[in-house]
Amino acid sequence: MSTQKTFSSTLESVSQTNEEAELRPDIRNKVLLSLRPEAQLFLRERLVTRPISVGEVIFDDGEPLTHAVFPNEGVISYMAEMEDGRSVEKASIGLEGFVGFALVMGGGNAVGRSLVQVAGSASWLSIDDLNAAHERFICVREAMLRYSKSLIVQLMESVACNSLHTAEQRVARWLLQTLDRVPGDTFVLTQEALSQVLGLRRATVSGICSELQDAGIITYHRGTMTICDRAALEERTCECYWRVLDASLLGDQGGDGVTPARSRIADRRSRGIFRRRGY
Amino acid sequence: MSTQKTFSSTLESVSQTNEEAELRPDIRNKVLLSLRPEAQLFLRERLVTRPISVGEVIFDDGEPLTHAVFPNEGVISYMAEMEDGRSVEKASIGLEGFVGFALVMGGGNAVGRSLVQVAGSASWLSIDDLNAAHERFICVREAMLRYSKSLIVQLMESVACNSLHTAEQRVARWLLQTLDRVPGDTFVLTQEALSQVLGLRRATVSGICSELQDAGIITYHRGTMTICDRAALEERTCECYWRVLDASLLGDQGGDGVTPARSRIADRRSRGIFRRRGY
DNA sequence: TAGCGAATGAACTATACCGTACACATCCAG
DNA sequence: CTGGATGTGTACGGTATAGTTCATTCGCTA
Repeated sequence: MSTQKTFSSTLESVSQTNEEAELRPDIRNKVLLSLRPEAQLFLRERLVTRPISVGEVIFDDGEPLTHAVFPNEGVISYMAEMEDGRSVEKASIGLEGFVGFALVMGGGNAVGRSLVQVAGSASWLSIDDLNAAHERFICVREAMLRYSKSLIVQLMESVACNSLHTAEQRVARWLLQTLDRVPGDTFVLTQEALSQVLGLRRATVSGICSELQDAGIITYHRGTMTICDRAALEERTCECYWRVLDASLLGDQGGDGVTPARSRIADRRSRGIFRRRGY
Repeated sequence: MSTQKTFSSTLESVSQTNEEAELRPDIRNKVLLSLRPEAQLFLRERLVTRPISVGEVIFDDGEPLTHAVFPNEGVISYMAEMEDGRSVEKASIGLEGFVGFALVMGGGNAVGRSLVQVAGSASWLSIDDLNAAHERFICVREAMLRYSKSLIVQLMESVACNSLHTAEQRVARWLLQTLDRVPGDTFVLTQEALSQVLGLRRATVSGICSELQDAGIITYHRGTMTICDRAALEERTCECYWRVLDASLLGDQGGDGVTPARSRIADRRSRGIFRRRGY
């Protein structure tokens, strides 16, 4: 085995060292954890980790990017808001990435609005500390660029997905991605929010969720959603889920070789034996 | 005025120095032209410029990225091909960008297939020469990262556009973007190809094109399309066209200030006085 | 415990786009 | 000039999703 860790093993190891966890907050972000130990040490005392709550705006459109924000748990979305008032999610970020890609691409201001869709926690790093880290450790910029690449893959997949796939497939994909980004099987998400994320009517989402609940795949109750049968949900989603997952796993291993997970996409049979939890 | 050049003025100046143009091929690519003179000089003798023809595959999925490819004219698309055989364009590249974004993001292999949708010309730069340029001139990496940022913006906009906007709006957007990437008002594009790019039925595209032709906005004949009334086409497209254009103009000016074109989006009135040709 | 807001269920019509099929026109190669 | 390949027009029913509205249920707070 390499230095890779699954999300759940990371969670366990953190929660096992309880006294330590209270001294330094839980850093579960994959970009941060992929850094060399000296860089992690350097950043650890400069990161500000705190909870993020639903609806919180991380950066608004055009705002100067004062920090890079690394989620440890929960989901942050880049939202598109159209002139006619309709909205849809452009991309979502969890513990596999960070908010503020422009910081490694010439800097500047935020493009679009990023806000919290599912509560959790995130670590803030000021632009000054980030620049200091960039000068000291090349692995920091490398890791951020590696994630930017997987963000592009995610975006490309979403372009295709939103054009070609059904509402149900897209709902399933979003739920699976969210499941990969929260610790348990339960998270808070209203159908109203989900409809805005996917650019669908609430009525459409409501129908799909009812059906999924009838099938015993999910249960929900006034904004609290629980995934009961992950495998069944995987059967209802599209290839895009796997492709995006595959791309974000690339970030784990520093190398640029052929991704081992790529073959899994072709061979749908092997889904079951794939890590139960995405990251 | 700054060092910016409009696309058309670039074209003119090149075609005016005719004897020179035959010695060194036409480099119109905006990323290349945004570089410092020394870097341009360095690259000029290392670039291989040649025509690109419709259907030509630049990189196939998973192929090693041996070159960066900078279009000077025409359109190259990243195409998504789904398991069920349907296809849709994930992103398009013209003279404002280049193929091979992964080369500045940790390298590796091509993600997805890139192929020529509209014929033109492009300049190839080998990965070795690119690395040499990176070591010698920081502006090269900066320019490529700047474009990568605008690619992300383009992708984000496309995600939203494909979810929320009508087929006609998207057809109009694609035609306008293409118009910005070819010298004249005419280019070769079958409705079949357009339907694959947009993930629509050919019949749907056919109906839309008929309507646009009846309205005197375009004329076409067996694969040759001419835009007669650009302003009318702009009226039929969505905000996404302007947002993407705005982002790609960012690459022109090295700085990271507030984009002057941003305000133009809000003020739709000023469209008419905006550069007639996008780039 | 009464009331109110938030979350969901459910119904109606409307429509944009799909899948398919076939006909027709134009171009080109022999 | 003839036959086939290519590009386009069009028509059919089918379906997924939109837009809208109203009812219902739950949970929190006063």
